[in-house]
Amino acid sequence: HDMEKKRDVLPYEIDGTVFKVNATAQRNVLGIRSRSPRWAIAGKFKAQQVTSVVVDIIPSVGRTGAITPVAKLDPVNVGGVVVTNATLHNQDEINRKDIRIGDHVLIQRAGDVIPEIVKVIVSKRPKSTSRYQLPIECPSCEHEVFRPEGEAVARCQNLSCPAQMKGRIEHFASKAAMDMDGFGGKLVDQLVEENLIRTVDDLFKLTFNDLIELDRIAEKSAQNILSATQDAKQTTFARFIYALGIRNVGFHLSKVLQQEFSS
DNA sequence: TTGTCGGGTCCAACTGTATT
DNA sequence: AATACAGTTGGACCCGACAA
Repeated sequence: HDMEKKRDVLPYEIDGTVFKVNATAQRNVLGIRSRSPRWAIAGKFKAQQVTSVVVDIIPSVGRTGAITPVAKLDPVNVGGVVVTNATLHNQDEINRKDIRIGDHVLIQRAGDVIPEIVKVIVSKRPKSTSRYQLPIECPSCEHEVFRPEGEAVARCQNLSCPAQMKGRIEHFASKAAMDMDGFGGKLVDQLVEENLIRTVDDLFKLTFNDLIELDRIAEKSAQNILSATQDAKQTTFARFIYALGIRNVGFHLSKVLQQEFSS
């Protein structure tokens, strides 16, 4: 609260204050969690809130088949950035907040970063709206969507679903996994669309001639991509396990597994 | 030569689930 | 009840490479 009073007087922008344990000896005792130290915590100021309109709700399919609804918003400036999307997480969350297409909504950037729909402004709800329901078919492959009893996340169960194949390949090549430079969304899209890749092992069968045919890929890019696949062969057990993308086997568990197997 | 595109990286939240 | 982790999400900015 003290800092919040000083906020306007400071010669620089702040979004809060970090409180830290001062003594390094105590820091060492406290240690760190997987993503942050236990000896420091951020206190953030209240986020700025603005209103916008939900133009549409688009379900997306992740690498595990999870169907995640995303709200498309009328672009609005929130604290210096233009927000156009906000995740709605799952059906339960949509039901809780009763978010409908066409609704006016209150938006903030949680932690001053991630766009979030705080609530619907019900008084501004247009007539003839209806509650939103996630589709019963996968938006990528039209396969049936399955939501297990008692679980929040609905999933596409088709392993050949293009959206899932793309997701698995991007994950496999990502920095924390096999660390193959150059495999971004657009490239992987093309590779799957052109049937050059279906599973991750196909990455290692790519040839210069395959790549040079693709949009925005010339000699230099093709070479870089090929050497990225070669470099990736020198890796660790943990990275490889993580790269396989087994459900509930994340970055940390993979490291633990490596230690277990090596001892 | 230059504008544009895409990849990489950083910032960091929330929900769900399992474990302690 | 608290805590940790997995998995998913959004935007800005920088830079290398492509294409006109």
